[in-house]
Amino acid sequence: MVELIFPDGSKQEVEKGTPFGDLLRELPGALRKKAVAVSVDDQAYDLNRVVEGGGRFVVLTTDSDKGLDILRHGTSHLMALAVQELFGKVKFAIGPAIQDGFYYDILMDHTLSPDDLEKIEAKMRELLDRGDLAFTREVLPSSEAVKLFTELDQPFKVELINDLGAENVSIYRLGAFTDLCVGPHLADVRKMRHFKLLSLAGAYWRGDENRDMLQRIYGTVFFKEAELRQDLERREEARKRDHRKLGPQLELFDIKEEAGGGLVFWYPKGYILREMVENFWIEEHRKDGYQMILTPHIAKSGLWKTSGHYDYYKENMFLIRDDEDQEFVLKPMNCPGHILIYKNKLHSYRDLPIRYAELGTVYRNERSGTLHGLLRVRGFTQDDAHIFCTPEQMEEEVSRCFNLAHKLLTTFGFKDYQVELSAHDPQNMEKYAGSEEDWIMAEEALLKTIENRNIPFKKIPGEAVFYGPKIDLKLIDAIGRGWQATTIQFDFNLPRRFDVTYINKEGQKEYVYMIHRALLGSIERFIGTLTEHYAGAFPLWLSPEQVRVLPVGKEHHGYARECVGKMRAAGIRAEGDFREEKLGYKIRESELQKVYYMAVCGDKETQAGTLDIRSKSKGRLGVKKLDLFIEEVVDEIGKKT
RNA sequence: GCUGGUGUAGCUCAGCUGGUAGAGCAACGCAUUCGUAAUGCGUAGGUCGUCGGUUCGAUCCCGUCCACCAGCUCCA
Repeated sequence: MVELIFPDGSKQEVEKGTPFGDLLRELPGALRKKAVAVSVDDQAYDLNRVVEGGGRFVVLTTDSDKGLDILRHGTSHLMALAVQELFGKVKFAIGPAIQDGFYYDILMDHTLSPDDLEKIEAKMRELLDRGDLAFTREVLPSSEAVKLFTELDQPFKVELINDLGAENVSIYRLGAFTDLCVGPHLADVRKMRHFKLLSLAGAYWRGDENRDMLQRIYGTVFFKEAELRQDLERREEARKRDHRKLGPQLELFDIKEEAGGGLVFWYPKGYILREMVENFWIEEHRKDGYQMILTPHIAKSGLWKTSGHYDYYKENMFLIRDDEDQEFVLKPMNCPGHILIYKNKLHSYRDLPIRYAELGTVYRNERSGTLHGLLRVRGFTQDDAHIFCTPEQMEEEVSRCFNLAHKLLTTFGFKDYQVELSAHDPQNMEKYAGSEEDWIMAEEALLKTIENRNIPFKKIPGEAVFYGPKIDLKLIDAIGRGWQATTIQFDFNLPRRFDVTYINKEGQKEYVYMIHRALLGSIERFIGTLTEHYAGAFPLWLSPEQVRVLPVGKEHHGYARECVGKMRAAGIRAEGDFREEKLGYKIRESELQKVYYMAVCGDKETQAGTLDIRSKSKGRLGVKKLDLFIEEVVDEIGKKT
């Protein structure tokens, strides 16, 4: 007998070998219907398996993430079966469930086209409709599994089994498709019917660019048709918010083929966004004790040899050679420049902390395939700062960074973010700069800061880069997507390379603690993110065009111009539409261009000194005195909401 | 960088197995003087991403390069 503990705390003694199906029969019908698999002590089992040992017993349902993963994983098997039936001799790599769907990586001679996706979908439906499909599980010794997959001509599976080095492995069969797989899988394959194949892509076997390039098919699947529909709509919504589309459409920014990929052109309206972001950023940094500096865009390569970038980062740097055969580097980072300014004189511990901030434009020669709108570019402006401090000040400084980041991000409308702490791998200390003591101290400072704020976070050991541990903040946007923004990093490398020191209380030279931080990340990426978050309809204080005055007819042009003039004098970004078009036409254009307020003036308003106000988001707001409207708008802009 | 796809007017797109291109919107002109999401008529606009090849002839077929898209990889 073994003991199963249910989620409500109740316990039950059951015989080893009892089918889970028997246990389920005792559960409420609603729960039973939703059962996909069960788990005992987090080990998942197929519903048709039997109790092997005791522990915490949980029914994995169609409502849970785990249940959805099982569905998705199962559907990837179904897709693989369909591909095998359609194309015969193909070699399967891996086919896991992922964040919002599943994929399967396949090596085959035939090059898949989008048309093939439809054929595969049709075959999948046909297989389901046949009605005799079911997953069956077998356990066999690894040696036999190797033999089996060798016979099936599935070299990737053989490699996987060999690398596992386990005594036994499990395989699942679905029709004629046999896969190495831990499972579990659905008892009822008909649950997989609400699926959609989404896209094709290339993917290296095991992510290694020296190995086979496989064909990857992406798809998604849900338990309910409505959920699938919703997900496809969500994808559609995301496409509509795409900053790469909205940027040019709203005349904010664009990337020009003539100039090259990854280089951004800011149009007048987009420049206003930048200006607003940067001004607010500078204001808040000054308040928080930062000093603004500016460093050159190019510098002799010697500087980058000292920093180590020249050796480790060369393929990403743009090099410039002058007539006298002197080599320069277009700066890929601001740190060495900031260090040169710090090193201008000797610093006492009394001077610290020193916080140098720069909206520093850097250039990195990213591989062409990685470029992506404003999110991944070759020229971008980091909202950068370097803090030079003593070990004692470290924690306080990290905490201040966190506060400042929070202030900036929430003001820009991002209420949620995820926190990740990238820590060192104690097993591999030799690959890191700085002592283990330094690392532990720095990671504790980072950890304390996060814990003091009582927010959930993930600590990832071994994720840190060699020069120091870091905290990253990921923004969550209006439709739930995550975007990389803030990074707060320690640097144990550069102070040593550049001999960056301060004089401590004992009159001794000591290496300074250096914190590298970018709160928005880069201005480009941040504005790309903002654009998608607001779907191009920015809040008033950021809106490129805050008010557009719309005269009804020609005779109202004079008054309209007067209104625009007064608004501009009050600091409002106002325009007038003086074309001889019907009012409906002008309103439609303002709406499409996402102008925040429209102010209509006809006979009545011209005589009364008023405007008929219409807001993009709330529709008609009614007639207002010009002066009062200006006052209200100025007030609202000041609130930054 | 790699795999696959795409590139036709400012924008969105059409163009049947090769015979030098078309629509809607936008622009411009004329008429209309208009009250809360598109007034009508007309005009103009393209070296069909680039360079090269095949062909009597290339937007279409082949190759090169550039850019973009879905990913992989990369982001010390």
